[in-house]
Amino acid sequence: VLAGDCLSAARSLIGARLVRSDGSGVRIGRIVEVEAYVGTDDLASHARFGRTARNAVMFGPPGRAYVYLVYGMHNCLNVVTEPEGRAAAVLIRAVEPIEGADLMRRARLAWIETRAGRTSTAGKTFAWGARARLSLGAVPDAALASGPGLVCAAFSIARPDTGTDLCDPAASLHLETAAAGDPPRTIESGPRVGIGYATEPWRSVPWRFWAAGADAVSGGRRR
DNA sequence: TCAAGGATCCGCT
DNA sequence: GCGGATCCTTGAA
Repeated sequence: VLAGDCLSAARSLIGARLVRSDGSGVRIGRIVEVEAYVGTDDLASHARFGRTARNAVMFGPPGRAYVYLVYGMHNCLNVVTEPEGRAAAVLIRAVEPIEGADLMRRARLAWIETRAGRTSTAGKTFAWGARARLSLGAVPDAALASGPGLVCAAFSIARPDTGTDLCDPAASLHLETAAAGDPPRTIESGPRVGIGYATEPWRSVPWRFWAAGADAVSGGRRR
C-alpha cells in the first residue's frame, strides 16, 4: 500500500498501528492524524530543494522512516511512500495510545529531562523543564501523543531511527494494520499545518487527514 | 564559513 | 492569542 500514491497511502495509514517494542516494554498507538508531502514540486515538502543529505531517504524505497528535527527541538516521524526515485512521505501527526501509556508518559518525561539538563540561557531552560514536568502529570493518556513532536517523544523516536523498515514486524519501531475489532472512523481532510512559507496551491491543498472525532488529534484542530 | 529560519509545544495574557 | 526556547539544515559567499 505504501508503494502506491502518497495521498491514498496517507488515508490508509489512518487507523493503522504504530508499535515500539524495546527493553522497557511495548508501546502501541493508533494513528489518527497524518499529512502528505508529495514530490519535489510540493513547495511545502523537504524534497523541494531536490535530493540532499537530510532528505535522501525520501527518494528511497517505500515503508522506511524519515525522522527530522524542527524548530531545533522536536522530532517528527514520516513514512516514505511511492516507489524508489519518487520523493514522497506521510508525516505522522497524532497517535491515540492503545497500550503502554505509562511507558509513553515515562518517555515524555525523559524527553523533558534531557532538555532540562542543558543550560544555555542561564537556568531559564531548567525552569521551563520543571514546569513541564509538573504539567505532564495533568495530561490525560489520550493526549500523550497528540502532536507530531509528541508522537516522537512518547515513542522515543529520534533521528537515528531514520531508515528503519517500518514494514518489518521484527523492527523495534514498525507499523501494523488496524486490528479487526478497531472502531471504523470517518476520515476528514483539510489544509496542512505550519507551512506558511509555501506558496499556493501547496499552502491550502487539503492533504491533512484525520479520524473524525478522535481525542488525540493535535491542538484543537479536530474541527 | 555564515546567516536565516523552520512540517512545534507550552505557559501566560 | 502571543512569544520564548533551541539547534540543525540550507543556500549563498
